[in-house]
Amino acid sequence: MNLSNVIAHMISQMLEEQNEVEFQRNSLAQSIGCVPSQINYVLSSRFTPERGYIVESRRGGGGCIRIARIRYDAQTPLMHALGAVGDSIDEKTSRSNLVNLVYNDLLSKRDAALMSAAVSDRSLHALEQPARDEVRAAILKEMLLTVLQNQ
Amino acid sequence: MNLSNVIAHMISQMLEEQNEVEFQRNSLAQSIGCVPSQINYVLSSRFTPERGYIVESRRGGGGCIRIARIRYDAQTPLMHALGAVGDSIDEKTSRSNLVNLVYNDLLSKRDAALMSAAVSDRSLHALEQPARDEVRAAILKEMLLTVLQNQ
DNA sequence: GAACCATGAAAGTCAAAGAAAGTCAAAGTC
DNA sequence: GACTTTGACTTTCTTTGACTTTCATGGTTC
Repeated sequence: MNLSNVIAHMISQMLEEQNEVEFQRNSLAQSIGCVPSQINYVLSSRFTPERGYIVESRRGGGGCIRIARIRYDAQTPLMHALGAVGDSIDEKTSRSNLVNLVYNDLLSKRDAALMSAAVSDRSLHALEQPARDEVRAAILKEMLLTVLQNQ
Repeated sequence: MNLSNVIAHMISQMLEEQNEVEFQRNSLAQSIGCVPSQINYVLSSRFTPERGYIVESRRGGGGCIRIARIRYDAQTPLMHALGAVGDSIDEKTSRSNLVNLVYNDLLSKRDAALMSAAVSDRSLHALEQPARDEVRAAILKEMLLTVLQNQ
C-alpha cells in the first residue's frame, strides 16, 4: 500500500469517530513521515466535494486543516443527482455521485453496484471520448429515473 | 506448455486459495521471467468476464492488479445467461433475457428494471449500429457479473 | 492606545522526477 | 492463420522539494 492510501486511511478512520476532524498539516506529516505537501495531494485526490467532503484550512501560526463529511438534507436529492449529471459525465464523477447517494441512504449498495458496473469505463470500453462520457450520462440518467419510478 | 498458460495457471492457483488476489504486475512478471505486458495478454485472453473474472487495476506508485473470481456453484443459470450475451445484442433480445431471468427467479424485478434501463435504446440512442449493440452487450455482461458477485 | 512593521509559523502551489500499469504493433511460433 | 511474445511508447498516479502566500504575535512609533 502506498503512502497516499495510508494517509487517506488514517483520515477516514478519524472521520469515523467524529463527523469532523481538525489537525495540523505539519504534525500529521511528521507523524507519518512524509513531506507536508503530500497531505495536500491526498486531500485533493481523495477528499473532494464529489466524494462528499468539505476541506477548510487556516494558514499562519496555529493554522490547521479541517475536514467534514457532507450530509445532504433529504430534499428530493435523487432529483438533484439527476440534474447534476448533465449531458456528459466521467467515470470518477459518476462513481462518486453514486457513493454519495449510498452514503446518504438514498440508494442501496446493491443498486449502486449495478449502476456503477453499467457506467464503468469497462462497459464503455469500446467508445472513444467524448462519446463515452455522453453515453455514460444517458445511461446514468435512465437508471436514476428508474430508481425514482420504482421507489 | 507455453508461458501464457504457465502464468494463467499460477493465477488460477492463487485464486483457489482466496477468491480474490492482488499483485503487482512488474513483480509477477519478474518472478516468472517475462515481460510485464505479457501479464496483460494473459489477463485479456483468459481472465475475461465471460469466464467469470473481474479484473481491476491501479497505475502509478504502489499500483497493482486485482482479480476476483465468481463462484460458479449454484449460479450456473446466470453464468449461462452471461455466456449467451456474446459480443453484441439487440434491445429486444436483451430485454427478453432479463424477463426470463426474472421469471426463473434468478433476478429481482428491481434489478431487471435497472438493467433494462441501462441497456435500453433510449440510453444508447447516441450510438449508431453496430456500436450500439456491442456496447449494450458489454454493459449487460458487466451488470450480470455484478449481480453474480453480490449474490 | 492605534497604526505600523518584522518575524516566524503555518498552509498552498506547482513542476519535476519516479513508479507503476496500459497499449499496440511487429516479430515469432505452432 | 491463430495465438504468443516482446519491447517501445503512453498514461496515470505518487512523491518530493523549492518557492509562495497567509496569518498571528510582538515590538515600535506616534
